[in-house]
Amino acid sequence: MSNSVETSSDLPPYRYSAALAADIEARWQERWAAEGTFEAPNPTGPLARAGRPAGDRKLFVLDMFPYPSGVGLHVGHPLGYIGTDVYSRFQRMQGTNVLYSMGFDAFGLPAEQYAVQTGQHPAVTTAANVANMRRQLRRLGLSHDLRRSIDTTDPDYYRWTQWIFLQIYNSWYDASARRARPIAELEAEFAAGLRATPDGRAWSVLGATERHAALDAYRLAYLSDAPVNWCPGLGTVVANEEVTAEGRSDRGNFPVFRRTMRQWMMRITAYADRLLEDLDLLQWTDALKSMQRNWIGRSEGARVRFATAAGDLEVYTTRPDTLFGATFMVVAPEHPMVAALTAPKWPAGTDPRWTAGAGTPAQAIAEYRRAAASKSDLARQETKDKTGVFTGSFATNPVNGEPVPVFVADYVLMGYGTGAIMAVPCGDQRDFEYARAFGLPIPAIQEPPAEWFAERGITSSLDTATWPEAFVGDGRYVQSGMLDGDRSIADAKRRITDWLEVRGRGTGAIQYKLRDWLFSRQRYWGEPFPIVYDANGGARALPPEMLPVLLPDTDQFSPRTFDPDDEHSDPESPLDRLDHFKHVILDLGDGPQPYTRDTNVMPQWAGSCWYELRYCDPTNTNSFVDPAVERYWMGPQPEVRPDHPGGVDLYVGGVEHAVLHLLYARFWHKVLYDLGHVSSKEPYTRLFNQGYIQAFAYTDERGLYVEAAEVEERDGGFWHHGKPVHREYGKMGKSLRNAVSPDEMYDAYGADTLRLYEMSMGPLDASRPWNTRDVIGMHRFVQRVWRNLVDEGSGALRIDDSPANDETRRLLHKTIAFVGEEMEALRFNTAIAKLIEFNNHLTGVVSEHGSCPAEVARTMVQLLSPLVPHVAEELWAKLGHTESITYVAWPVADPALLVDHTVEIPVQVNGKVRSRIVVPASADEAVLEATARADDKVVAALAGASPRKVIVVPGRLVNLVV
RNA sequence: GCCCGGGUGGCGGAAUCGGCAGACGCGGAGGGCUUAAACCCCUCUGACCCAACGGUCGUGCGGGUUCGAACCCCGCCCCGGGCACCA
Repeated sequence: MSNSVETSSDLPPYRYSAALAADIEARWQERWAAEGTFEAPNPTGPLARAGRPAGDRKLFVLDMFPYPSGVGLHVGHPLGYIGTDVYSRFQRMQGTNVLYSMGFDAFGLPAEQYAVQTGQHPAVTTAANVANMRRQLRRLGLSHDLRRSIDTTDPDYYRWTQWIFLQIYNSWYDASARRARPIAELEAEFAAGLRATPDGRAWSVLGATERHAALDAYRLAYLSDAPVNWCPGLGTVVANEEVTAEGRSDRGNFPVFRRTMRQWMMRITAYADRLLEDLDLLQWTDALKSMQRNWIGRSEGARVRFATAAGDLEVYTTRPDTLFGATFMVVAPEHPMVAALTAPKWPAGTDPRWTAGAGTPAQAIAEYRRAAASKSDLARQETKDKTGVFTGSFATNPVNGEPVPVFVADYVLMGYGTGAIMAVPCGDQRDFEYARAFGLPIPAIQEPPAEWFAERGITSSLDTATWPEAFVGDGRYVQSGMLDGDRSIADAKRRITDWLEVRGRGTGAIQYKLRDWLFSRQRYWGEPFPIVYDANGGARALPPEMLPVLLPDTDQFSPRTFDPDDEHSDPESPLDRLDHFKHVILDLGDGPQPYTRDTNVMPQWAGSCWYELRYCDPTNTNSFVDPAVERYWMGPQPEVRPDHPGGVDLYVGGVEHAVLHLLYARFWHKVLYDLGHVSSKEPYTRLFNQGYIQAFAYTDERGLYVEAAEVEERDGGFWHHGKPVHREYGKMGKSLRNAVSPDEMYDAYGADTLRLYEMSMGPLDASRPWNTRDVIGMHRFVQRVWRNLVDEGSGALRIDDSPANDETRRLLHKTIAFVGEEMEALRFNTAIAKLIEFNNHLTGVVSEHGSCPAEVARTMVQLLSPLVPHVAEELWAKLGHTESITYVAWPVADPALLVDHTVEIPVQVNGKVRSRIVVPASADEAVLEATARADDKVVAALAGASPRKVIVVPGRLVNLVV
């Protein structure tokens, strides 16, 4: 650290240096831990504290908890943590009981893969990583309640993850009541005949298996065949992002097959409308809400049935008004009707482009489906060329009776709508391209406006052969039967939908893009499912008293692998092999019987779907959270905060979780709410996305990243070991080799300086570049504060009991008011700027008088303490206080000192500032105008002209318009 | 392609109910302290013109509204993030 002050040898003995900071920080961290300073009392239970009751004012501040990685932290990680810590400390000084802790989302793939490579048990590496990260977080001075720290891999934690799974499994969604209810109530409705069974027979005549199936069809957690990327060579299912464009696995380069597999699913789609509507309750940014809305993807349209020889083919469309332009249909390769639609031979006169050169439709389709199955979702989506084959079958367009050919093409996805579309090539660009490629007719059904043709340099025409692309927009309907002449899409949609409904060919429908959540993994390092199967293969939920289902110990963490080309192999997860785990004899209420355990594990999302609730009551062994404790921290508080719907008061984390984690957690929370286990409708009331710390990264001529710390800048270029390198810019991290360790910052400046620098760099929600060179500025600031209060030679305080002068007091009270406002709004950068300004003023005062007024010193230390807690504690103690500054009341600004007697007002002539006048703060418009017009510079600027208009904004400006 | 952000000095950023553009920090220049240096303290630091007073320009680009626009409107460009053959 060439620019560190540590290189100088003859510093004053009590200068605030990195060494002094290290000493101060270590001492206060020890004392905080020893005294349990940050332990927030619960209203009841073991975490209640006799001497410190849980008051009415509570605040739950939550960070997105980290995955305990083996490489530890870099300075980009704690940005959000420092922000929440500053806010929590600020709130404690307002007399608020703050729940603030940190846990670890420790199940997941990296630990498992590390275990596979090294043979070390994930539990061992996880424990070591957690310990290391706890140490690093403590070094930052974060004010966590350590009693509440949780680890998702702890059986005392995942016991309750399993318990919540059972709650979901044992529930169904009552669409008319719009809420989840216990499955027993559904069974009662069936039994009482209030609800029809699937085939209409009486409940009493159904066998056990039939009853089981009827209930399973309603459960919020259910088993279903779901499409997955199966990689026999790895023996596991892989994510889209792990599949290359060639349809092979990232690791090992094995073939990956798209196929369906029996998987646990969560019926999150049942909650689509509530997840959408309740966004209105939340104090989230509009950007974030819109991401969730787009993901849920509600659309209004119609389901339309096209008759075929194989039965009705149903499509979903958002534009039923375009039905007259539908000239062909496309079904996804996985569509269940593909086989039935496949004609025995090509109809006479089939266009050769439709057959892919195959002798029969069956051959063409089999080949096409095989090719589609070997492509990843990603590859299917990236392909620009339109591919597909004709089934040999035709459907009948219900509005005009025209026969339309049915194709199989992979640009239609099984996962959305019905997996089949009606293609309207004149109004949809994808359909347009497909029609062009396959020589299908493209009749115009809406007349584009004249500008549309003008912009494309063609003459107006309804002959689509002259069109370069599909027309998407509003236009008068043509060649559309009953719609001809209509101009309103909304009106046309309504008319067509009514027409279809009357004739039984379709219905208005609401569709969501949101799909059910694939919830099982064939892996080792996750929560086992609390489910067993009886001799008939029927799933049975374990009773809560049998929880936790412990993850069994083993030293074989890899799944069984297969011949890489054996598409029809089936995964054998690590738990599958453990007979003592898999085969059990249990008494589930009907005597001891043999069962087989489910050998899937839950996804990493599971543990993070409810962790905020466990922070509330981490030691509870009777329930996942005590209801009274839950109500205190999470419930609405109509008396205290009428507009607050309950939930975590402030949740801070990266925008990468804007959709999945936040949606899954909201879903679980809503189920728990419906079942009466939690008291708020939403888990995270206010959400704040912190930005990323970015940094320069450098690539050599081969395009590989080199260690950024070793790069030097000279001669207008960048050099690494004498070779030129290219500068890039990106998120700080290991992959770009541009990470800066917090340890370097502690050594050079201390934790308080690092905290201050990260908070001063810019707004918390903005990404910003790391610049080590700039850190010194915040170190100098702390140093100046220290020097204003402490003699650097003797270490003695340099304060006095004289009152501060009027100017200093006014400035101090303005600073109090401003800093308080900015902290409340998480604008720490501007709060720090104001504190620096005040301290710069104070430097002048101290150099004039030789000491600082004690009253000013005390307040300054209080204002600084959330940001730089260690040095603030040290100064507070030096000022004679024995208690920690943590709960000392935040200073209150005197309103009388916030208003100035006189103000300086700019005077504009024709909108340009020509002068400034000093007037009493209370000056009215007449006084302002008169003063302005009497000003020499203004007179000069007017040059004898008389203003024809005068704008006076009291307190702001005067503008004379000539 | 769609959606969401964002473009302000050499750098990070202030200032948005439409009212003094550039707070604060870094970097740079000059001065003080010192035998000397470091540290520290003070002053200056958007560009251009001017000896100076002062003036002109200036918040990605082009228009517009307004007494007045970084901020509002229209049309573009660029950067970041997210989503995507979504029917």
